[in-house]
Amino acid sequence: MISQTSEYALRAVIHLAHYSGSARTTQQIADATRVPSGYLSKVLQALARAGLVRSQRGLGGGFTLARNEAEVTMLDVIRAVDQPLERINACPLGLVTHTELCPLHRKLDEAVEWVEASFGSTMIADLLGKGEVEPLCDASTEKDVTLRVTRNKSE
Amino acid sequence: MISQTSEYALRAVIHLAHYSGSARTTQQIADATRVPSGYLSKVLQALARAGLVRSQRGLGGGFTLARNEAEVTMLDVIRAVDQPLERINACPLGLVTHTELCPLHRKLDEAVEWVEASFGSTMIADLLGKGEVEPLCDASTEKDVTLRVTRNKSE
DNA sequence: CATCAATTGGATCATGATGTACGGATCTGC
DNA sequence: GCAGATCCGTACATCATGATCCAATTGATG
Repeated sequence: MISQTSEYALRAVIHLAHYSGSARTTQQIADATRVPSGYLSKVLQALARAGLVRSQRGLGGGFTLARNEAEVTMLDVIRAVDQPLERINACPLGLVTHTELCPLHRKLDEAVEWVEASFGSTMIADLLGKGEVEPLCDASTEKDVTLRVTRNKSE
Repeated sequence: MISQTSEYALRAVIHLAHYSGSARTTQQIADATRVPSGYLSKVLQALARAGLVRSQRGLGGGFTLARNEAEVTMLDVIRAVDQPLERINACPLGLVTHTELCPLHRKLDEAVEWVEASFGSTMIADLLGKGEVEPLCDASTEKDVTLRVTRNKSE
């Protein structure tokens, strides 16, 4: 549905929103969200370039949310790290005779439209789930969490 | 939204539905749908393996739809060529403490669900657009179609 | 100055998308 | 039935890109 990178970005942002106030280091975020830290570093940088997070070097540094979690949408986060999930405006075949989209591309655009509307109206704050279910997917503690065995296709 | 490969597969199937009855060669399909023929060949293979199209070698051969266009969904076609766009059933982080999905993954799954429902209930026949707009994106003739200039990022 | 943590650049690996080329099947004309 | 023209089937080779890791560098803090 969305790229791995977008997933990672969303997890990171949600994590930061959860720890809003204190700076979180790349390693801390990586551990909590189960994202490879080396890659997360680049994802966080993209988020920083987009102005969604602020970074602070040195002791006590790390990342913090740059904007209020009630004002940032899922779509904002996705757009910061991936290319923009565009609507289909013109016939992808480039046929000028088609002033309207053919049924296929109308249907495909409809899906893009729905996803855009859904993700575009969902704030990060909506994903924190106060009380009901645990905030992100980081359980009680951040270390020693029991993992379910994930099957690789190589086996 | 969907992969290039899925797009190609859908175009090909729609083209075949439009020419239902007569066999269409890979080259004919490629020309009409603006898909690289070399690649299309493999896409058609996958469709054949999935039982969606039938192939016939030799003179006068080509591909035909194996099932009625009113009984095949967009999702069937997509599933034949791409890995299956799965619902999110369990926490992707593998946390066993999460019996329910966290808000993020519930939202993401919701999108998958919608797309699945939309594509799963749209038949190929629905994409032919009898009369209103041109069938697929192949305009009046299949050759000498005026193309809109498509900009490459390399320029 | 020593330590900590982000920043950056490059190396690697898998995979999707594409082109090429050859072999096997099938039909047509004789 | 034989020859040759078609047309699918498949195996490689290539290229771009997403995802990943690692090491060196820069900047902040005490």
